Amino acid sequence: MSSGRTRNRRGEGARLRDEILDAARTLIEDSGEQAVSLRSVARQVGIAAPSIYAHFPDREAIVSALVDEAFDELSAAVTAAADAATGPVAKLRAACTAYMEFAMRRPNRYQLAFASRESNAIPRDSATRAFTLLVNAVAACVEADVSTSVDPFADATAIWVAMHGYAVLRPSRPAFPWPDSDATLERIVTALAGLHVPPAQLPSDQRTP
Amino acid sequence: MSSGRTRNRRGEGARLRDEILDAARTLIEDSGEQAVSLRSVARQVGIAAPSIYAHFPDREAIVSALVDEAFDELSAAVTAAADAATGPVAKLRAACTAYMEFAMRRPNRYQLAFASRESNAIPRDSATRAFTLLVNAVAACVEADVSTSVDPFADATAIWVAMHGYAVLRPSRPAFPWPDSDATLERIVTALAGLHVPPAQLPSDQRTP
DNA sequence: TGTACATCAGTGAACGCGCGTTCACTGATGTAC
DNA sequence: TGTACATCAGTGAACGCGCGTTCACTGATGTAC
Repeated sequence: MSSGRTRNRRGEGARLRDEILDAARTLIEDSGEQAVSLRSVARQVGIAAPSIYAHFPDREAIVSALVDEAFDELSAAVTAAADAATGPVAKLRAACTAYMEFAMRRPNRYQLAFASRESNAIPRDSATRAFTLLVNAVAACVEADVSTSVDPFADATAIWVAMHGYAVLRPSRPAFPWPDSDATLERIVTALAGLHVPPAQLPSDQRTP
Repeated sequence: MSSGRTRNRRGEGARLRDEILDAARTLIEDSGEQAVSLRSVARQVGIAAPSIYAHFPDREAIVSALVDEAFDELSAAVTAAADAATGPVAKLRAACTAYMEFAMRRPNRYQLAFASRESNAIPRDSATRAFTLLVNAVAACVEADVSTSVDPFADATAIWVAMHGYAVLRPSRPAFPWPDSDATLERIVTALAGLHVPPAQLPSDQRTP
């Protein structure tokens, strides 16, 4: 195996850990979680399979690290989008749009986070925080008198499962005549959060005098 | 292998086909699609693995037959429920309730239909018919002036993805404090179909005089 | 400045596993005569 | 009614594959003296 890779210098062996994660991430993005095996990762990196054991105890540990990473990125995107928006409705919409954009841009990464065996057992902190943000965004709309929701938690859950359903089904069923994803998301958020402001309202909440 | 199984009588070799499907169905319901291998199915049936080749060309053919079956059953349940209900709103609710009940009662069977690699390629006729029924149910509510939907196809799609999201996430994330599935479904259907009749309305549409 | 050596990064061969698939086969059973 | 035989239902051994994992190892590199 003379794959161009040069071995790390002394004291920098830990770099291989990142190379392994990079390789596994690429394999997942291209072909899904089941494409990750110790041997396929080793091939991708250009090392021998047993070299992985210096950095991960087993295959699961690699996948689990990437699940954490995916949840962290998804949560960060949702949080950043909400923070950048002004007003409760704009915040709610921005959070949901960011969620869908992540799911549409990296479908296999999204699937990894939600459909892998590894992720089922332990809830991730970052995921919990992002969901709480969603609940609070709906609650803020109620406070601001622009939502008829009587149960922000239940309605946020409904929004979440609806987004998830779209995110999962759309890439897997290309033959279906999918309505536009922005319009669908708009419909989901407006209807399920019980918003009664015009959907086309400007983010800055300004009105014609 | 003296597993109690008695070989089929002459001319009845085709019975083994059903035994193979029964075994694969059980494996899937208990442990998911990946539990199905030619050898695991053979073990379950009590035959040697190569005996399967007399009835199926390969592993995929077994799974594909069960995907067909799952779609057929799901569609039949949805259709029967809608047929049994009276009035457009009751029909829509009944269809959605039947869908969710199927998904909740046999989560691995439902997953098989929608998440297996095999099913992605070809849309199934029965699935298309069931979805059309859903679109028509929403449209019928519009006709009857109990829905504000301006795009029954898009709204039926939204209802479908929302149900799918719930069906997929709920079994896979037992730690989440799930709201009741009936209430969630009610919220999803009412909000996304744009219904403006009281949810507790009786199926027979009767009123107090 | 030179050299011995400990340490570090990573290797290569080998193991047993379950898998899909092939092949030549066996033994029971119904049927033609 | 008996028997030879074709057919049918299914077997068992074997193949090569990729996998996770183990083990003893190698060779470069930094460091102590």
